[in-house]
Amino acid sequence: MSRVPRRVAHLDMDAFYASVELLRYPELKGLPVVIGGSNAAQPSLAPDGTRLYSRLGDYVGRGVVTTATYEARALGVHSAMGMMKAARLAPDAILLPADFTRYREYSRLFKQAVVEIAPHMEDRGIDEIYLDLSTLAQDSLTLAQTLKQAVREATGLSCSIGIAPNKLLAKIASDLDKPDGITLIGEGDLERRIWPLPVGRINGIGPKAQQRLNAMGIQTIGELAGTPLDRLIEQFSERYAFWLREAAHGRDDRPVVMESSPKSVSRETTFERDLHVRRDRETLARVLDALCQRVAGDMSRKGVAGRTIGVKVRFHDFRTVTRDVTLPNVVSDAAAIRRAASVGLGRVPMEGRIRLLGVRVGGLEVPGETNAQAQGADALQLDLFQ
DNA sequence: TCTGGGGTCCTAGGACCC
DNA sequence: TCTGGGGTCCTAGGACCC
Repeated sequence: MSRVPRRVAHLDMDAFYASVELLRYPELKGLPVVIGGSNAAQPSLAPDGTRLYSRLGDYVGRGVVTTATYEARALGVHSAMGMMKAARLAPDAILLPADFTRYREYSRLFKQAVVEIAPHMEDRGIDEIYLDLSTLAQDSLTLAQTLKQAVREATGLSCSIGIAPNKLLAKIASDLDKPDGITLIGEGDLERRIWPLPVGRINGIGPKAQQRLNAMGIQTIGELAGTPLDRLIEQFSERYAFWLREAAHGRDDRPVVMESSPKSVSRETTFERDLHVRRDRETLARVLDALCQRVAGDMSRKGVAGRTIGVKVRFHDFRTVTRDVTLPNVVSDAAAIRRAASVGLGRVPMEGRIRLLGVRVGGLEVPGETNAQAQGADALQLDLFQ
């Protein structure tokens, strides 16, 4: 709609969790460090005062790598990789448990520093944000330098920033010079800077779509831009095909949104060993109880209630089944969530041992907030009774 | 010993209503 | 009895992101 050219920044913290840990354990700087694993041990103190760290190669158990330092990435370890595989690749890497409370605190600090400079901020999770810089006076390079300096002063951490005419290009740009980089992309830079990149660099093209594009002989964003729409529609939904073409041409009009309301709240857990439906019945019941209580706690903190209760079961072979139960009215207490979850669970065909159990509440509303639909219903009732 | 946990959005089919 | 659209709600699964 707006004819004013936009200027959007994407700011991405560099190896965020790992960098927060290095602030705490500076002697690990320059070493391959991996964070993750559900049962990684905290470093302990030797009698002589030196710190003893766990070795990745000694890890036993389930779980994935949450993040890794650039030195560990050089050994082939990356986030979401299974811990056991990572342990084979880099047995001598240092292993640290994740400390999300601490990461959230640093997240708050860097966002607070940024918002002082560029108040139009969209939260995209713990370590990245978009900023709409369109109304700010300074040039882009100065702004990027100012933002990086502010983040460093607030946290001691570095970040990478991309500035471009929209979110799509800003996101790609922030990744072009990492860590500690600044990349400015203008309209004229599309063919030279963006088109040579692989299609997977576009936010929204994941492994599956990338594979299908590659199979069509499309590797780069430029090749995608040159592909007739018909060919894309043969492979993808019409909607996705249109989006692919727009993205390849660097077109994206999504606004930088400062507020959004939660759509769902969920908790899930993967067991250390797969549980037997009957033999481990009591354990499963206890875990289900705990999950419902945690979801209820999260909902109460957010001040929401919801009417669609979902359960998720993942079996030993990684098959995942979900069942939803929609109630006539919103609920928010653990007991009501638990009752609906039991109904859902009763509809899951139990075929094999259970690896994961999850509970989700969707269809969220803020109770007490004026709701047009509810008011409409009230009005209708009044009419009926007149 | 492959494959965490918290999310969003899309698709497709069925029920139901007009 | 058969045939139609359009719209909404619900469900299940999947892709994707951080």
